[in-house]
Amino acid sequence: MANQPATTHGPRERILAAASALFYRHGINATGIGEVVEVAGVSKRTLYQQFESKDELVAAYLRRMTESGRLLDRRLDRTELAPGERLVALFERPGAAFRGCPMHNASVELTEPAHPGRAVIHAYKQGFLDRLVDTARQAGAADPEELGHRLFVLFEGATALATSINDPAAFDYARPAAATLVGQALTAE
Amino acid sequence: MANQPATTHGPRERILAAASALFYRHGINATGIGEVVEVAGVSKRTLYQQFESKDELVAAYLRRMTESGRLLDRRLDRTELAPGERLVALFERPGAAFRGCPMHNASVELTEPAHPGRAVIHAYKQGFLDRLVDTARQAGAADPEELGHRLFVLFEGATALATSINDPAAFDYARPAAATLVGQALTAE
DNA sequence: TTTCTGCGGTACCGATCGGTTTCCATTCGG
DNA sequence: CCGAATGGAAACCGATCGGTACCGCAGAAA
Repeated sequence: MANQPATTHGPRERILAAASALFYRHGINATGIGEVVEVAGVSKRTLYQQFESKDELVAAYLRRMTESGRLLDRRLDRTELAPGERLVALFERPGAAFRGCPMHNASVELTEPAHPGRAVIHAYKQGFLDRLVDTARQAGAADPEELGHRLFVLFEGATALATSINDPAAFDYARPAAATLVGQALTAE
Repeated sequence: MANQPATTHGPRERILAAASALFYRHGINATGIGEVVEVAGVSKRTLYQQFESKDELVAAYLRRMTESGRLLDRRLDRTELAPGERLVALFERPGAAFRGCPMHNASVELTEPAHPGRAVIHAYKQGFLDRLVDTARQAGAADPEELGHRLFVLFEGATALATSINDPAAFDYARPAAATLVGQALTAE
């Protein structure tokens, strides 16, 4: 009876998959519930018994983006590289369908401060920063906090600019800049 | 008779002022025409004889943002500073009501590639980059193109991150990073 | 005063929004 | 073979969207 184990392709997962693609590609505010149910092959009724509201669906979408690693920050986990190399490898060009960081894009669209998605965005950004600082520490940076924060800004810039000008070449300029910042942080005593 | 010189506070200017504040604060898609005319103290009729459509109003809003310097890139014009200092001064904290770069925010919201605003965004970003490269050249950078592009990414990151985490402290991390990049570009031979 | 024009107010249009409800075909346990 | 639960299709709801049409008032021109 009842709810699929959620690991299989039950209706909830189909809805989330459809919503993720549409929200990311066309924007959150520009995507109607009707579009989501059509792509998911699901009725509105089913959607609304899985999610309280569109706002909650958006929050679930952001949570899904955080958890199941389809984000670029995955590159920090490449243990075959030295920590310092990982910090630079983060800046390799993303794939073609790239349209910026879904978290940041959502924060631009969701101006309502009480939106349930905002907490997810904030938590993600904090977690990403923590991992950057941690990797900077592993790399032996003189001031891991400072280096982590600087790379944080630079990475956000590469993703944001790739959106603004619709060209992932931004990463090609960010990468050597990151190498410079990392190099300076490691040689400083 | 008829249309005010546009330099005065005619209806067109009032509409643009209202639209600018609302589009920037609450987002473009989240702002209805009804809101704009209410704040502007103008009838819908007047709005639609000044602007063909909402899309055109959005494009005019972006054009206005480009022209009448209320954007941070104004800091590149501070001739009392040396070019190298200007490149760093660009990263001083913005004011309190800051909510990111209006151009970038619009590019996140306007996913339609044919939207008339997209050309304005692209032109602005290109112009900003050109000025960065030019200033880098004045500063005597070994590779002005490269330094300009790197600072371009870093600056976009500071503005974007200040939006994502709702905290202008991002600029405080970007500023010394910019100083590092500038310093490296000047000492390299 | 008379006339014309610009403009705010407002009713209105069809479409779409987020969300609810009804109906019916399918499926599955007993 | 039956009854209950599921969920897709679709009608429906009030609100709001972008955009249009009309009314009536103001002020300048004559």
